[in-house]
Amino acid sequence: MDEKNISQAVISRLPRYLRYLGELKDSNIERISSQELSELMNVTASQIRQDFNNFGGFGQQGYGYKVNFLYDEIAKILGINKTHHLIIVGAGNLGQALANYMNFERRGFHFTGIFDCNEALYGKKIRDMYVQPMENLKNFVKDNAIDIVVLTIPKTGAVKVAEELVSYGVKAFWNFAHVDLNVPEDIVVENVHLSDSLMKLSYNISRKNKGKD
Amino acid sequence: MDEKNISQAVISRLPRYLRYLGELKDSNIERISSQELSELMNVTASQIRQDFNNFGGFGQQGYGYKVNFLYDEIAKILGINKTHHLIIVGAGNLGQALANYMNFERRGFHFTGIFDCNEALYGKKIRDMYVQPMENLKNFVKDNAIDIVVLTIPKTGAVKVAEELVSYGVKAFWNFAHVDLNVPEDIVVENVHLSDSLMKLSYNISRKNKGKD
DNA sequence: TAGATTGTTAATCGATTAACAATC
DNA sequence: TAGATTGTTAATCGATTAACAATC
Repeated sequence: MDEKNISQAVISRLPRYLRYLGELKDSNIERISSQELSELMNVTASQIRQDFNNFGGFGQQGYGYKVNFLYDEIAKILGINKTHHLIIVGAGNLGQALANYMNFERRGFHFTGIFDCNEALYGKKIRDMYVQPMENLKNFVKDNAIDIVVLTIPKTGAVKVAEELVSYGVKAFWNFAHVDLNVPEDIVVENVHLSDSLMKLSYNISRKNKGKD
Repeated sequence: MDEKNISQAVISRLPRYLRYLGELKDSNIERISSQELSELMNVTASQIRQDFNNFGGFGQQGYGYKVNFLYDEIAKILGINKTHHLIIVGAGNLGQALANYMNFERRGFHFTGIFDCNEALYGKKIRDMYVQPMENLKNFVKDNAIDIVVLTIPKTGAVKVAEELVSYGVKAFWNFAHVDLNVPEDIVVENVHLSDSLMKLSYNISRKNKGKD
């Protein structure tokens, strides 16, 4: 409880900082000032310093920030060093794509299983894993201490499945189902609503075109 | 220019409103008050009224909002009625999944082509379409008046490909590449940075666990 | 008309930016 | 020491919430 409550606005910016710092690291750049970083990232230097100082002083007056150190600190804040156990529930197009595409291990997520209710998929091999029936979920979650579920099933049923999974001990969801999950306060949910994102795009196009009239 | 500038915070909430209104419509509910909707969606009634009134008065004093009317108005604001021409550039796991998974047509996006630089994929059939080589892009974009590109290629090369596509006349990107595109101000970019989202999830798990100590 | 609920103005809260003293 | 740049406080800006008059 020694850290104050950090706003999600700040948290949302951390991965982007990490990305730029990673690139600087790759370019063997050792130090950077908030001013330089602000020009690179197109945000204010003030915001950068405020953001970092939510977590304590990472810099050195008169010098700036050490890229490597800052990178590691942000990675730590994001909890990327910790290990979690993760499964994918829903082996349709999106579930399969994420299984193959995301490098879960790199972020500390140990990916151990994929499930679906479609019999036709049972036994299908996806990245060294066989699609399992939903009936296996309960025991699998308990036996493998699964704490995170990537939810890529259709919105029908998603709410119920999530509730079930919570009862098995799951603590967090990366939710791609186009619905709001109904889970207790202490369960972490990160929503990725692709249709919503596409509609935002749609709005911004309409808006731009309107400006042209 | 008769609409004031609406903040992206408001726009981001519109798709969620639309989703709930759609469900109310499906349940044959004709009217709803901001109060009722606020309880359903877990936001303040005040925010709902403020949000809607950015676009003019959709309700009726003493009565509430007509669900059907409100739904249509929000859909109109989001520009879902307009038609756009869209292609997917990058036919890997994610590109293929989106091609099969997203119902682009439902949001007014006419999906007409998918491209990749991997020879092995040329001619592969994805949802009635054959994967085309990148060399075809220039003519295809021009001939088919493509205005939107779903960018699902690796971050290496994404910036350059985006710049090229802009020069062919593309006006908007739904960007899944883990990099910031470098395009002119008037080009619309909607980013979906999945790794960033996953890191946010990671942070919130760490945070929660810290609270438990 | 009376009751309900919006539309809108005012108050509050939080996030961003600016400024500058602390200090490397 | 002088110059640079952070850490941090203060000022501004914007977004959310509260309150209430307008009106259906």
